[in-house]
Amino acid sequence: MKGKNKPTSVDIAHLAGVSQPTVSRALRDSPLVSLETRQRVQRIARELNYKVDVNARNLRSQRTNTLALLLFEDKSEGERFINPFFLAMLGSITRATANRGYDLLVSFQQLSDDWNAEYEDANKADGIIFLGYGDYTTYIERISKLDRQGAHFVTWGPVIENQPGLFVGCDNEQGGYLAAKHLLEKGHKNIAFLGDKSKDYPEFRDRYTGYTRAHTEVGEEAKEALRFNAFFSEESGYQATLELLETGVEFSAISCASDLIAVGAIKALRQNGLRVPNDIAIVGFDDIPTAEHLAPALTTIRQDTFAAGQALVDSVLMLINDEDVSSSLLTTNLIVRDSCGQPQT
Amino acid sequence: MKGKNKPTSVDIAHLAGVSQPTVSRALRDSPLVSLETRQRVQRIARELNYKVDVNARNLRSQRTNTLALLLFEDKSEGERFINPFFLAMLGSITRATANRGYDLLVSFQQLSDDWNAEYEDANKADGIIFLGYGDYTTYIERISKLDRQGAHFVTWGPVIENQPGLFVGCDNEQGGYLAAKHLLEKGHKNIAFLGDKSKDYPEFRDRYTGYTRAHTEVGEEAKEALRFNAFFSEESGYQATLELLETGVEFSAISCASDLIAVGAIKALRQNGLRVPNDIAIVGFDDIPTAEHLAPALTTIRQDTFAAGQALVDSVLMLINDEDVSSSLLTTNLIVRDSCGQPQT
DNA sequence: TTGGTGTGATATATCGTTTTTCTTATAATG
DNA sequence: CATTATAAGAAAAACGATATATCACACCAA
Repeated sequence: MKGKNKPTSVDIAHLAGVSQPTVSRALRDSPLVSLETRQRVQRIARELNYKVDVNARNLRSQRTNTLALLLFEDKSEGERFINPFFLAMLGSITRATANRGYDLLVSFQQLSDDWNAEYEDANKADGIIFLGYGDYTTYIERISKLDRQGAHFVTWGPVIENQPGLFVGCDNEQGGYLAAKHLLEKGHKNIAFLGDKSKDYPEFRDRYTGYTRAHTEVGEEAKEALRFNAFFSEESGYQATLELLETGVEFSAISCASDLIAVGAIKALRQNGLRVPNDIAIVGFDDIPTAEHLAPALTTIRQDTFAAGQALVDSVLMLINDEDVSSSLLTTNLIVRDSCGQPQT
Repeated sequence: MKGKNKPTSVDIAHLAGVSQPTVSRALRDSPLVSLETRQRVQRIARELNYKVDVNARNLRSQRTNTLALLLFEDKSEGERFINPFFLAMLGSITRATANRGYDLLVSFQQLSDDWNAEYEDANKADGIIFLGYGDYTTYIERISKLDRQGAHFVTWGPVIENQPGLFVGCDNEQGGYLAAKHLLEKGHKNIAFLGDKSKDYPEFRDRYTGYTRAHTEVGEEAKEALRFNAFFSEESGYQATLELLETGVEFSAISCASDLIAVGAIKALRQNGLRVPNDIAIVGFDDIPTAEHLAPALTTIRQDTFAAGQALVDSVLMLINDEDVSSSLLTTNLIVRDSCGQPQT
């Protein structure tokens, strides 16, 4: 039997000898209430340990002071662990949201779910941040719908021209360029690319575009035969590398479209008696926390998750406040560690 | 100018030719409404893309269908990244909450903040999960207050006897025991312990207790001179190891109270020309994602974050539903990898 | 005929705020 | 002095649902 009689604004009103709306105003420091009354009300509220009921407040004011973060994945439900890059993003978004005085509602959704209406329509949140990967073709459709409905949302991902909705993403093309350029400068001529060959994952496609730009810049050819399918898991990187080895094409370096792919690649190479970086040089993408501790420490393209989280949060907030915002592209950085070894002439 | 006229239950009622409360019932499949009417109402609701307003619902029903996760840290606000172990927990709790059909509100709080009333008192959540580390003495005080208020909450951490509140934690003593035993079996006599010497971090204290039990079990002495202060960061592990080396005590192995400490220790050892595991064997604690990719791959004590997340969520839910629950202790596992090398006789 | 029972819905009260409108006392103005 | 402003607050009306009480009606038993 727990005596949970939470005090309400009416209780405070009685004690302070004022009307209930006055309490509401006083607590929000409204100038419509005299300083004296304000202080008296606030003191009493503090003594009673009073907290405004957010549901009542939100209902009346039609604002929730909450953002929703929707993580979606293409993969099977069975996966127990979240992609480390997204996990890092989750952490940074959590922090950024807190810093702006908002609450954050975190949720997982399969891409197929009906998240369209789930959050903003139900008044759970004022705005939504989408984080994930998957098939963008269906995604764009859904986004268009959301956009027509006037929802406030930002997507982490490639900034696509002429698409509805707001995007915040890294400059994948630049990242892909930096990675390939680094390898080319080290004298590698045949650089395999492990990423997506189809056009469903624009991030990977852009990274490959950067890869080709780096090649043409130095008068090399980006050979299609060196391009292999790999997605977001260590396992797929492993498989892709085995495939690469089987085809027998000549190569001395690999540019991986994600660090997880790189982890799998290193494993596959090692199992086939190839040493990194001595025999094969490797560059990753993301700079997940594990990257620097790999053996060898992974040279990779860093996506600044800290800045990304802030940019995402700031963007939705501006959207919510009807300020002008446009999609933004964050710059990436090459982090040189040991997986590409010394320059070879 | 966005036409955001969200339909309400009244709108549905008009269209369906019934009263508004009937709509409410029909949508919740109440048997008080005839099947026919129910289906008609539901169809119309679907067509209008209607979603119940959670604030109104929560206000009336005094339930939020939401859990709050409070991450707190002792450390400076400046830290940009979250401890990887807690990040993993965050991921698993997110998943577990979603599986139970609840929403999850995630927040950071410094331990000094007034989170007491922030969530449940404000009706933001039905229950709270606390996750973090810090000085337990002040923590217990606060918890007692919460408990008296009849709040529903669970803390991740050491199960402490005679304390108010519900705890879910790993069996730290057992973990510490497993780690030390593994090293002792490999023939090590002088095993340094890097953790907390004071009693402020019960997890670490328990791990050390297990360490001593393993020693006494084989008739060895747990020497106080081999115990060093280290907390939750890589940096502190690094410093502790330098200190260990400076004192000049003889040792051939280190049991680290966390993987992050182990990372720092390996770094320090390597800088001083000592090889792991050839010269010094190392065991960690946690099994963070990075652990298996370290060089050498880290032998460590795994805390099953997946099970932990589920246990935490299930516990709060039972508390909320007034079912009987008691604190639970999850078992830990020794994960043997390469950092302890081959048995030395 | 009267009264009881069950069914399917309606009417009304309620949750705890914020917002809008109204009141009253006092001060300022011409 | 009559009038208008201003201040400070009260009263009432939302917000959009759920919960409780009530009603109309059909059916059946006594």
